[in-house]
Amino acid sequence: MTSPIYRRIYAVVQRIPAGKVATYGQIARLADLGGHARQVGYAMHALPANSHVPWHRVVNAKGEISIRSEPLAAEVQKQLLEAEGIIFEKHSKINLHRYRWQTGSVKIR
DNA sequence: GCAGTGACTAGTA
DNA sequence: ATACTAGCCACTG
Repeated sequence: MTSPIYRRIYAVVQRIPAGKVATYGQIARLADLGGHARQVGYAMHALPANSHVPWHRVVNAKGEISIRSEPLAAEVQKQLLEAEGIIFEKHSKINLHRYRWQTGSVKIR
C-alpha cells in the first residue's frame, strides 16, 4: 500500500504552498529519490481521492498537466490551480518562472 | 522472478 | 520551435 517512498513523496508534496507548483523532478530531488521523477508520478496515481495531499500542485518540467490515463482529472487539476490564482497560458501551460515553488537548496525528508 | 508499464526528464535531430 | 529516443526504476500481474 503506502510504501516509505510514497509517504516521503507525499510529505514533500504537502509542503508545496498554495498558489505555487512543483515539478516531478523537483519533488524527486527533494525526497532524496535521486531525481527519479517517474516514481513521483506513479505515487500520485496511487494516491487515494480522499487524501489531503495537494497533488494538483505537481506538474511536469514544461509546466503542463501530465495526466494521461485520467484526462478528467487533468481538468480538475487545472481548475484547482486556477482557484489558487495560477493563470494558464496557451495549451494549458503555466509559467514556471513565476509559479514554481522556490525551495532553494533545502531538502525535505 | 521476470517482463511490461508509466501523472518524467534530458538529450538529440 | 516541435518530435522522437533512451534511461530511469518502483510497481503490477
